[in-house]
Amino acid sequence: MSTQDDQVALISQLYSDFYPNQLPPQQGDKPKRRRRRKNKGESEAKKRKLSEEQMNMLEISFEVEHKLESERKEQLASELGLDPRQVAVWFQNRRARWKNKRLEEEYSKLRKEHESLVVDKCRLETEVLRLKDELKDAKNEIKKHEERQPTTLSSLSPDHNVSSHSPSSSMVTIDHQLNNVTDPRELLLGHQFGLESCFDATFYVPSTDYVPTVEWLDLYDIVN
DNA sequence: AGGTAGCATCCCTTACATCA
DNA sequence: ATGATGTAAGGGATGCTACC
Repeated sequence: MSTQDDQVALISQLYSDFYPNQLPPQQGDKPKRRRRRKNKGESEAKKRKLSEEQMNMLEISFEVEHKLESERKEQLASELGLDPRQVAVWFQNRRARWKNKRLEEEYSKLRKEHESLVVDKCRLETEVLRLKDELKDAKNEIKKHEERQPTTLSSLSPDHNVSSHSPSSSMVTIDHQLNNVTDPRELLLGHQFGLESCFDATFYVPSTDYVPTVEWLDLYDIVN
């Protein structure tokens, strides 16, 4: 299984953990488990805590191997004066605790990565808006300049004439790209990371209105 | 091949101990 | 006394294997 698959599985699991009742029970679902009711009087073998030494031995054993071969189980049980069933149960519960801890750590890591990506995105969007402004100013300057000196420029060589009235091909390209960008994400991400749907699911980005970075961060806080 | 018994494990849950 | 938390253990579901 790839890392990405792992992460997807993790997220689905976390999602189902946080929204356990998201899907209503279907008709074909198995009947609810009948719950055990322990008679207090009969509980001769009261639940007893394992001693510190027993715990330490079990922990050491768990460090070595999370699963228990039956031979090892018997050996451990006899060494610790426990029932093999107790050792098996301890390992089962220990694996569950270990798994929960790992899930929490993975979740926290993914969350940090996400936060960092959001900050980067805001920074880049602000940069694009600033560049667009700069471009607009530059175009205005050119226009003013042309209006002031129309003849001087046109009296130059034909090559100069062409270049003065129409921007260079690279300029045209950049200009075209910037002017056709209705959504800054197109330019920023170039659809190359496949993250559009992720961002779309997270934010609504107005195509025309300028949203300062600080407001983006506020928005991020609200979402989270 | 198909049924089934036995076993291990996972998962969810309960019961109990401990502590603030 | 009480609510929160941690954990030992009960029990259903499932997968695997050996056997008939």
